[in-house]
Amino acid sequence: MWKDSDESLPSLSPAEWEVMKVVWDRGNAAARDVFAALPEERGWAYKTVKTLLSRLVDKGALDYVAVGNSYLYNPVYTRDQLSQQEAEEFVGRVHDGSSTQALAAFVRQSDLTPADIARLRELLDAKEREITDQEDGS
Amino acid sequence: MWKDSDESLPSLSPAEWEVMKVVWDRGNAAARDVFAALPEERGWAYKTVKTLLSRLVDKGALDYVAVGNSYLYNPVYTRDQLSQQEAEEFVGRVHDGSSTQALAAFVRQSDLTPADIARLRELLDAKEREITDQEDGS
DNA sequence: AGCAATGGACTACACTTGTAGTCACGTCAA
DNA sequence: TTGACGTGACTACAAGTGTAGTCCATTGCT
Repeated sequence: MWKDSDESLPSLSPAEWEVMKVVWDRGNAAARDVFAALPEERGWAYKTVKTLLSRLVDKGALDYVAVGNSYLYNPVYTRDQLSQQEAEEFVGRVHDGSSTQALAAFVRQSDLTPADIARLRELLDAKEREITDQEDGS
Repeated sequence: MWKDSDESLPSLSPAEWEVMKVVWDRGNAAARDVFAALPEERGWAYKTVKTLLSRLVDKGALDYVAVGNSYLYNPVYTRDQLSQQEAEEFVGRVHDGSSTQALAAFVRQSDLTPADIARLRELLDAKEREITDQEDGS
């Protein structure tokens, strides 16, 4: 895997995340689609959504193609890419850059079901194999 | 289950976290202590530190007692309390509130050593016992 | 072809955050 | 006691964010 931190992904505000999630879910979306897809509890005016979309384009998180009288917005990065960047920022800020420490705190604090725990064990197994293969193979 | 979320802890900006960490480390600190303790790479002016401390008091993250001609600042909350809140905010924003999903992404993305993995397995074991005891007792 | 409505560009404005500076007072040393 | 200096209170200001509004052009219907 790249692991290759690009080190220049745009960083999103909470409101911008909300908008991006809609676009990621649908693959692409026009402003009115995003507006329609947002939970009404959000209570945003259509214009607010438009502003957020424009700012996301400015930041380089979205681009668009003109279709009819409107824009169809597309994500420039995958959700995983931006999630990872947020995670790194979080770990750096709150846990002094130690992802192990962050993970430990997460495990302690989260409400996990036995099924969740089993799933995480599997992920740890997979991770371990990945590490081993890597030092081994390559 | 809910783990008792107070739901009113102050939320800190990155720069404020930096300052809080120093105060937590020492238990309490005067402005000049914080200034001295910050890594020089930070490059903050003393006044900047003062501003951040004042804002933290305004936010209710610190309080102080006057000692001689200055203030001795004390954390109002533990680092764990505020870390947990940040974690919740992060999970909500980036992973739609699913801590399991967040944890999974973390495990996949982090560079973990075999030792880290072993430690996390132990934590999962502990978590599992905790859950079992809980549903069992009470 | 003309007009209403839809949508994008630009503008607005308060609050937060990063990053300080000014000013006046109180403290401690001489 | 008095003056220097260290501090806290208050002020500053630009960039980012939440939350829209105005205005003009383009599009699509009749």
